[in-house]
Amino acid sequence: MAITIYDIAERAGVSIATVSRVFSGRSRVADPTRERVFAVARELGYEPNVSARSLARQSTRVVAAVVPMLTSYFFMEVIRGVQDRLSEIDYDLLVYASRAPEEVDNQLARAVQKGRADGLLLCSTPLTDGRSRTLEACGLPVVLVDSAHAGFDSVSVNNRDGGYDATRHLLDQGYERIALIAPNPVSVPGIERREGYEAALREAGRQVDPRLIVTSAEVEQHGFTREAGYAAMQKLLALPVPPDAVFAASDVQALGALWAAHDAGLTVPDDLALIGFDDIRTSAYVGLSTLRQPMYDMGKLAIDKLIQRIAEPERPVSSTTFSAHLIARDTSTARSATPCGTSASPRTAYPRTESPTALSETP
Amino acid sequence: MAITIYDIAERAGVSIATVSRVFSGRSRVADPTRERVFAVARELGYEPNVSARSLARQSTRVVAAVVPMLTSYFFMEVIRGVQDRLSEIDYDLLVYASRAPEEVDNQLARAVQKGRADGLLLCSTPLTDGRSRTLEACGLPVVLVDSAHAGFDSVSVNNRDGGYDATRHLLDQGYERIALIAPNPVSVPGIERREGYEAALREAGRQVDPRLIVTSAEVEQHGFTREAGYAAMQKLLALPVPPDAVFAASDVQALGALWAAHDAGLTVPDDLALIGFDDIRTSAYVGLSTLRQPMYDMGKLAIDKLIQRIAEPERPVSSTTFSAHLIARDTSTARSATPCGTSASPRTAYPRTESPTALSETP
DNA sequence: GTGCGCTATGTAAGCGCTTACACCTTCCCG
DNA sequence: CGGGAAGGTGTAAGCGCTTACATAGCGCAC
Repeated sequence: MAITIYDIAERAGVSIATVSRVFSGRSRVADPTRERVFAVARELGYEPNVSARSLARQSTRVVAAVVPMLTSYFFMEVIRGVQDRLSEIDYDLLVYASRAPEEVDNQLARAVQKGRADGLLLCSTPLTDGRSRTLEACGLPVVLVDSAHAGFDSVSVNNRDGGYDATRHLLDQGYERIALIAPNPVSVPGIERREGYEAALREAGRQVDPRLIVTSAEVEQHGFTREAGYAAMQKLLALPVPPDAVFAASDVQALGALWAAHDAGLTVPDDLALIGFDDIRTSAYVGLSTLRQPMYDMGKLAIDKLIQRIAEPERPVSSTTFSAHLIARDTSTARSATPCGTSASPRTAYPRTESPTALSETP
Repeated sequence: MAITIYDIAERAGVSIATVSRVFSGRSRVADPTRERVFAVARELGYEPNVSARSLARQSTRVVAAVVPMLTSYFFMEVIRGVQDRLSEIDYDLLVYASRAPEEVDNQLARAVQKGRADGLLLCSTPLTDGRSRTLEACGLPVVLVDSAHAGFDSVSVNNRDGGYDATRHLLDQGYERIALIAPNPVSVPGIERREGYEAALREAGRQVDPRLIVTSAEVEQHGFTREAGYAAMQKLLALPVPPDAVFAASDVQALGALWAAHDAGLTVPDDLALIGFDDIRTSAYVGLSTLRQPMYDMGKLAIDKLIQRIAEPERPVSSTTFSAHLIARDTSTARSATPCGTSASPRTAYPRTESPTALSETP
């Protein structure tokens, strides 16, 4: 068996309580005693047992993060922010990624089991009644990322404004028939971006043409995939009067659309302008215009909120909304300047620069 | 306080041992008793406490994964394989990602603490003496991913053969001056790929020209970055006689190099051929030739090995080497067929197909 | 010298679960 | 009809730590 406080106590000629106090640092111990305990511990290679400590303290210093699919750039960045902040405060991260949407509830159930974690991060997962009941019942502090709910802290992006800005940008560039490549309609961010799109059109006195809105039936990733983008673009190009610009609800869809446009022999942005949402790495590379989400910062902030709630469970619910930031690149602005489709290589200045992002607080 | 087996035992009129037996499923309990216990548990919303169980069983059903930087596509895919396999067998995943290389040892120290996890995955982390001592001392089952060491199970890719195949491919395409964009020389995979590169050149009767080999001094990601690739390419292009082909030790470096080539007004592959290593998603998109690593499968296999070793700690060390698979795309083959630099859009057939990968076992 | 307040440490009772061992029924076989 | 095997359940001793409470020792004021 491994070394325990009993071994240390014996060798150091103190009681186990003293050893415990030395290692937890929560209570004062005379300097000479502390030194002696540390010396023996170092000699024997002692380290406190994490399970035992969690049980006795009724707290684990672990945060669980439930994310749908790890593949996507968005979650990677969020998780990176999460991890960075957590390691600053000596918390560990338990990751529950699902292969398929129907797995989310299982993962959630595991994550909220007593004694597993002190708090929970739920990413991009719309709160069904069942889920919010699960969350409420487990009594764990929870922070929602990329979704919102009256009962829980959350951090998200103003998707509606983002959709509005994207569409407005295309309008400003003089495009006439602006299509929307939307994800599966179950996606709440997708719906919000669409609302922004429609609002911008209406505000500009344009009609919202349902033929120019293509939604996906894909379940995987809610249709936020290249494949879905490709298929949607094909559908749009088959229209009697195809669009001259497209707002895709995500960069991966936009890249799929770009691919389809290329396969159809179109040049971008002359025959067709394109703007996405997210600002994944490839976007800078191919010169895709987009709306940048501050994913890394969202991850960090989510942990800040979680830690605050762990410290003070009864504090008022707080939700933070970042705004997405327009990054205009070649696919929406290089018309006639650079002949469209002229280069598979990067279109933007290198290296790219980061810009700050606004945010708004509630309440 | 939460519900415990004591509450269940009382309400069901049995002893706590019986409740424990029902929930651990490790010992037989009469059907009517089991039903009664389950009924009460469901009614009270009981769930076993994970910390208490870990302490009593001396096993956590958790695996810790230490990875340097979460950002990279390689790790994401590995982790995805890991997570998928783990959730099949009801294990949880603790992730320790570092922001900086010097953090790795801290993370490792946390990960191996007693009572935290039943096994450890160490990704892309060369084993210094200190680290292998830490691993040996902690007594945890360990599997190395993307590195190897006589004392531990491992799964990796044959980087030397991959480097050889990449270079051979460029030779076969008729290129004359083949350069190497290497990472920081501390990277073991980087060294191995270079060995393959040199071997292929020598075998073809070419000289290894040190001016055509650019290494990176970057610490972050060991120089496996676009920035490093961009800088390296600039260096190569400044040569009195620049190369007509480049093997970059990773796709991200290759993409940086592609960017630099474009900025210099070159067309690919006519002025310059390019091949990378990894097959990240963007590669298919821009038509970058590369050597595909089966990252997802490596993750899965790593968990299989870990579980085997947890079950049987004294089994002989086993290491598996996958071989990387040549994916020839436009940046190395489209010479004169498609005028180089003709399109920023995808160059390869869509959707792309997956190909199988060979592997070799040791011992 | 007595009593008080402080600080440093020890004692022991948990935290919620697992499991070796003991005990009690049944049931079956000779 | 007695004895042993087998199955079901209970008792209690952990797993390694935390922490409330008790105690001891000290300095100081009276």
